[in-house]
Amino acid sequence: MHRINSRRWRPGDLIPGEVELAEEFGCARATVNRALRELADSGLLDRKRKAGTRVALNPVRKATVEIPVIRQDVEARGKDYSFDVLDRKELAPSAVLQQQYGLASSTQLLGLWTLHRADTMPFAYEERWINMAVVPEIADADLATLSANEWLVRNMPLLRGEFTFSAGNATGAESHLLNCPRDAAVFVVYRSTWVVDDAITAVRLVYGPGYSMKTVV
Amino acid sequence: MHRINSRRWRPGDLIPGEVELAEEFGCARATVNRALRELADSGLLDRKRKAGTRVALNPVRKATVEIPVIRQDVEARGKDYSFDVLDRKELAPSAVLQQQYGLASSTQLLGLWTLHRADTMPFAYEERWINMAVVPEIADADLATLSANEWLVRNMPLLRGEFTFSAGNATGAESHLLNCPRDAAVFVVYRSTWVVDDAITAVRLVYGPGYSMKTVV
DNA sequence: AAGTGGTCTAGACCACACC
DNA sequence: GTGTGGTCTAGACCACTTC
Repeated sequence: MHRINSRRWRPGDLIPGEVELAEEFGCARATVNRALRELADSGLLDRKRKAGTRVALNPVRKATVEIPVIRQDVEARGKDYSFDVLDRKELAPSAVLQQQYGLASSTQLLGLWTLHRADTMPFAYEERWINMAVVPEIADADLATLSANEWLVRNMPLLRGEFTFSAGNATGAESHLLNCPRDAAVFVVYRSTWVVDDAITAVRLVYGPGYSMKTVV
Repeated sequence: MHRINSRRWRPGDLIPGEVELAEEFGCARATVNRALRELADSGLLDRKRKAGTRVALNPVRKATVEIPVIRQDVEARGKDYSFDVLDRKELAPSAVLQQQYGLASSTQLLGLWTLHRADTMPFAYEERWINMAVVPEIADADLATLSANEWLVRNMPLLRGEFTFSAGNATGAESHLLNCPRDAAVFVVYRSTWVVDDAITAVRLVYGPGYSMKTVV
């Protein structure tokens, strides 16, 4: 890393092989391998068998975004977290959901509409459905005290998740709930979670104006 | 991973130590260590010396977002990339910049205002400054053919970067440049890049309506 | 065919955190 | 003190990719 930083090895350069570096640094090859592997994982190096290791030319910068449970997000801001379940009902998947998530039309879904608050101020509005075929226990959970997100996180393992971040204009209902002007810019996160091939839950989260997500590389 | 998924090991559970797992799977402890370390890096396990390894209680927290160079982002959408430098001038840092990035008032900055296009359609608007004290060579670079971002990526190593993602309403000028209604919701990315303790560049990127950033865990 | 990274082993010592 | 993970070593074989 120091040699990349000091530009002794410049982007695109071929660097010495593992054996050579191990000799130079007086350590085992496995140690060099781990170091180079970690630099490659973080995007600074490109490695190929036989071709060798090069300093990345187009470092597709990989940022690790921490997506906290909303409770933690709010509490990290020094505020008290609370939430209200605005509505809850069982429903069948729409045609779009059936196609997008591979759900049978007979699948029983639990729909939840929730407003999350920070110190009584609205923080984020959440629309969610949960696949009751995969998580039948959710029917008996008390989702008024422990949020659906936290219940799922504690009771289901995570296999695969997709996140999409975008910007949107607050609808009339959203602006009312989030206490912001209509059409104000809101940060929107879609998230779906799967176990193997089964969709467990999908969420649309709308954060009020001023919300930002920060990350460090 | 299979045992976490199958809920044989549930969130919060203490799992066996490395030695025990190595015996069970008939492999070396180093192999178990690597497997557990990778699962911990991806957020599925929490590890502590002496305390042991537990299945993470908040497993979804780390998503790796790939932040591509805009050219790649556009080309990945199957469109032709181009850009125009709208304005370029040298300037001194404002008081806010001096404080925020630790710049001396005498620091020479290069300011750049750029519009990025996908198939001639506006894609993103960029405001950037570059610290010429750290990167004097930029003064001679032809930034009309190779974008400042790509020039920097090829010529400077990346040490440390900060990203902030948020939503904003397009200003009048932005809506004009991005060909969208005034106050349309736009996706805004702030990004600053440092080498050791020197700020190299900071960027504000405004993506037109409809832009979204997707990531998979 | 040959050279590179990818992975594994068996063993060792260390550092930290909890007792 | 003691048990856990963290790291390293020396050696070995494998797999991919380029020649």
